[in-house]
Amino acid sequence: MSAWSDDADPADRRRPTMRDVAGVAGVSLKTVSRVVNGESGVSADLADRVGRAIDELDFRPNIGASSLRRTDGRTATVGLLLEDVSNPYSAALQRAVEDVAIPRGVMVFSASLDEDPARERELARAFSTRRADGLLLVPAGDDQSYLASELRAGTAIVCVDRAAGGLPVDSVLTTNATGAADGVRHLLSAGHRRIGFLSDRLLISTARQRYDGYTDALRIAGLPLDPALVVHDLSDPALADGAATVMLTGPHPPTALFTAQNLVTIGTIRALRRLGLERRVALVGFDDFPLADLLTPGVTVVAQDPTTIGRTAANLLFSRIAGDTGPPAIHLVPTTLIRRGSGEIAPPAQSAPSP
Amino acid sequence: MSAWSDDADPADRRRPTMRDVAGVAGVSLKTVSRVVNGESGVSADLADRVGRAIDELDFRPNIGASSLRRTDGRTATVGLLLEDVSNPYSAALQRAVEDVAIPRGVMVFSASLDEDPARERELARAFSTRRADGLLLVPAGDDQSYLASELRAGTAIVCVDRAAGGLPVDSVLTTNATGAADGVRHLLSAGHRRIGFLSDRLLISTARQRYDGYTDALRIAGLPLDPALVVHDLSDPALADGAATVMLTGPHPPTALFTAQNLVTIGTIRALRRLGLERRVALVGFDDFPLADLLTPGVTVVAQDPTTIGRTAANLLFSRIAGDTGPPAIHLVPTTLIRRGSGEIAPPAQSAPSP
DNA sequence: CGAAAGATCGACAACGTTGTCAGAAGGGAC
DNA sequence: GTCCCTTCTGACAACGTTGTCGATCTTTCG
Repeated sequence: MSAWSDDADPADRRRPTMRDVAGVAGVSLKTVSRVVNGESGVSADLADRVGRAIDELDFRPNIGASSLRRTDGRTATVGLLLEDVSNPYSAALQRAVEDVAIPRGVMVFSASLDEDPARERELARAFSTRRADGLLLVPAGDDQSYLASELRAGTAIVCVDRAAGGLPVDSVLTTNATGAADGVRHLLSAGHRRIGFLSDRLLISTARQRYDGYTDALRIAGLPLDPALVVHDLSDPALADGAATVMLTGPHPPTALFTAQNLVTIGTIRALRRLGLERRVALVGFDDFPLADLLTPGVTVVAQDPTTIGRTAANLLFSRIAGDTGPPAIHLVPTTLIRRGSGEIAPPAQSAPSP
Repeated sequence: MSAWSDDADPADRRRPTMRDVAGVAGVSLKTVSRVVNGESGVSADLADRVGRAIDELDFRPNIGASSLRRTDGRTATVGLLLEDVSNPYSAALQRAVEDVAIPRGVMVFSASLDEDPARERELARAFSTRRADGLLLVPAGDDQSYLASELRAGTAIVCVDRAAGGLPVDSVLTTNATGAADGVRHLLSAGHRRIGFLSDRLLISTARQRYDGYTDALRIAGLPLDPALVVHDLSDPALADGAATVMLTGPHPPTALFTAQNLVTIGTIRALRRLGLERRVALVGFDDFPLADLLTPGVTVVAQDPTTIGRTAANLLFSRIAGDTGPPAIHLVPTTLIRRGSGEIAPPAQSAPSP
């Protein structure tokens, strides 16, 4: 009598419906609906009979049919579009969102965009087709105006990590520019005057903001911007490794490096190791990563707070779904400088500031 | 004319339906349905008019209504129940599943179980309520018989990482016992005779299998099992750190350690570092982790292959959804020993094998 | 030229649920 | 005993879509 080998008559693969439950309990369809939804006005006696029938048949309400009929059309699902589920920042974000959604009985669709704006549109459309109540989006493209009709149709939308372009929605962002400036200032205060900057693709708005933080910090310190010390568009660790190697073996190498993203930091560490410079050239990275404290030296980082970002964004989304119609706002989540050693390396004596 | 401040007459928040499209295109509802589903038998002229009406209204079909009416009831969604989205193993698994599902137009619900069997049941129920076509499950409990009615109702189910208990479904598993034995044998062949074993919670079946691999390898090598060298139930890195510290500072410390899980490995590394033993005591960990190669020494691991596991499980799930009714099978994915230094440390001379 | 066959299209019912409304049953006041 | 009010229950329609089937039009062939 295994479930698998049951002589599964196709007709008996049908799931039980409220009508079936009503039949077993000897009540009307509507009474079952009332019990399932916890509406008041059902006598204890009937509610009990219905409950037993539900258990007996192992009835599960069909939320699709329910949302079709309901006036509010809610599906109790939200969509989450991330850069890449398998990167630790996205994963932490997703976990934070889940921790807000699941206690409310809301399930989360998630998908990775890989920084591809076309994929963003396709997947947003897929969520729309499934009538998600809300959408949390880490924008890949810089124009989200294609979502205007979604918004008009009542879907709540909140952008995360990057501001929405051309769409009046809430955004939850890291303080990228000031965070990067903090990191660079940390190196400046240790006496560094030649600080290299290595960055992810510049078409990502956060990368631009971090670069702004770098240039601001230099400008305020009265230092020139040396183009030989700036490399953008390092979209994977191998490219970062290569660029760092070139920079460090050039004629006027930097005494410190600021890496503007996770994977760039890791590629740069590989380059420093290979050149035997990990204890001589200072390094501050933007964005924390697991085990950064176990490397030698420990990696000093400007840490983002993906858990707070995700929780904030999810709470915002649910308050919009609940009917909050206030004007959209930008919420900023600050960074934290975490000193672990690599950022506290002093410049070599001969490169001390000129008198 | 911003989407937000539109005088959103509630009536105009209604999404366009096929009926609206039909009205604009001047055809019947059914013809719109045919065009949307790419059915044959619609003249190019009408199909074109319908297509334009769809674009004009920004129509999105309601997949809930569709699946309600369809004979197969498919929702083009699957559920994925993981241990914890934010751990790298689960994240890689999720990404692999996504990469199989999304090209098929199937969206993925995911949720974390945190090793809680009650949560497993609740979330499986939530997926059932949403009529997911299939369910990929990393079991938290060891009895999945509660899913029998799901299976009977036609939901495809595949278990991942751990075999299902009391439910005839496919499982995709890592070769835990032989992989662990490989790791221990690697230490034995370097001359180690006192090898400590540190493990996750033993109620997780994979932890038991890895322990079996350890005891098997020792037995075959003719070595006794020293209970002082075995600690189980280290459910977080801090506990592992403490247990490793105790073991390494005891009267007869091991010359090598085998850690049976990710977080246990990391806690153990912290202990080794604090005691200054990371270059004297050998270490092999089960399960790879990011940056294992950048630590000093690099961490030798028995690597699982979450990408292959996830892809295999997802493909299996979709072939079940497509109607494959063959008997359920167990699919094994092998591990790989990755030598990075920590596992190649030789035992101190005085503890060499007796003559 | 008529009839049969094929191609194209639409009317209608139904999927499983909830909102609306009306009816039945019970209780209290006169 | 009548009336009204409250509490509980059920009949019915509708949500947006697809399966079925019949109607219409065009083409082909004898």
